[in-house]
Amino acid sequence: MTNPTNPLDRLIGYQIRRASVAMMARLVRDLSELGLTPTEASVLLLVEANPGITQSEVGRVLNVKRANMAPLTAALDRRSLVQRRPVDGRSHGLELTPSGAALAAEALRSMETHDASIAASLSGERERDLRLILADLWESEVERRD
Amino acid sequence: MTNPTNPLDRLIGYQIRRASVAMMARLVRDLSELGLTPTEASVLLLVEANPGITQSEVGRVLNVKRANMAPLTAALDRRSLVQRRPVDGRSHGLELTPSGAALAAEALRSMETHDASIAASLSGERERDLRLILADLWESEVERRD
DNA sequence: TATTGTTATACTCTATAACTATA
DNA sequence: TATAGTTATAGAGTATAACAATA
Repeated sequence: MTNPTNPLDRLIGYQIRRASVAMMARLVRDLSELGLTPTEASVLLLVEANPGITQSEVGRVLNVKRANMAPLTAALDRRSLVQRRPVDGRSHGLELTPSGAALAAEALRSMETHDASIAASLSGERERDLRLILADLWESEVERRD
Repeated sequence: MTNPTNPLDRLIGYQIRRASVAMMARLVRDLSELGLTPTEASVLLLVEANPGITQSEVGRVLNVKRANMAPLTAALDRRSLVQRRPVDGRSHGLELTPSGAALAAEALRSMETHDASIAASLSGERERDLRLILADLWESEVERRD
C-alpha cells in the first residue's frame, strides 16, 4: 500500500492533537539540553512568578496530582533548584534558589524561542486568531482533580 | 495563594497542548462508551478506508510502533472486529468484520459529533482559520524533521 | 539485507488508596 | 472535616532489543 487514505485528517481534533504531539516532541528535545522536562520547567517558571506557592497549588495549576508533585519537587530540591520551607505546619512554600532562578531564565528563553518559531509560520493576524480560538476552546474544559 | 500567576498562559505552544489534552480527555470518555480507545477507533477507521492494509502500515500512519501494534490488533481480532489474513508469507492484511464495520461507523459518528462540538464554539470563519493554521503548523513541523 | 510480526521488557506518566499531621 | 504532603502501587502508553520467517 503506497499511499493509505487517512480519514482522520479532516477531523479538527485530530489536527490539534497532531500539532500538539509534534510540538511537544520538539520541546522535550530542547529542554533536555537544560536537564529539564517540560513539567519541571513549568514548575520552575510558576515558582518564579509566585514565590512561596505551595506544591499543591502548583499541581492544581499544572494539572499534576498532589501525589505526583511530591517526587517532582523532591527531585528539584535535591538538585538545589528549589527550596521547600514550611509556611505553616502542613504546607511547604516553594522558592527558587539562585541556580534555580538561572535555570528558569534559560528555560524561559528556550520556550520563548520555541514559541516564536511556531508563531513564525503564521501571519500576525493568524497568530492572533489562533490565540483567541485556543482561549475559547480552553474555556470549555472540565477539570477534574483529586 | 488565591490566584497564582501562570507565566505559561501567554505561550501559544502551551495553549495548544492544553486544548489538546482537554479534547483528548473528552474523546476518551466518549469513545469508552463504545468500548474503544482513541487509538483503537483510529485503527478501525483506517482499516475501513484501506481494506487489506498491513498493521505495520497502520502503525506508520498513526505513529504506533510495530511492537505495540501486535497486541493492539490481536485484541481487535479477539473481539472479532478485524480479521487478519496473510497477504504474503510475512504480512497480514487487515479487514473489518461486519461488527467491526458497524462499530467503526459508530466511532466515526462519535468523533464527528465531537468535532462538531469543537467547531460549534467557533464561528464558521474561525473554524476555517483554525484548519488552515493547523495545516500550516503541521507542515512546518514535518519539514523540521531530521 | 531489509521487512513483518512477535515477545519480552523497561521506562515514563498518570491515577487511586491510604496514611500522618495539621488547619 | 478538609487539606498538605507523602508513600506505595497499578495501569496506560511508549520505547528498544532480539528473534524467526520471509521478501
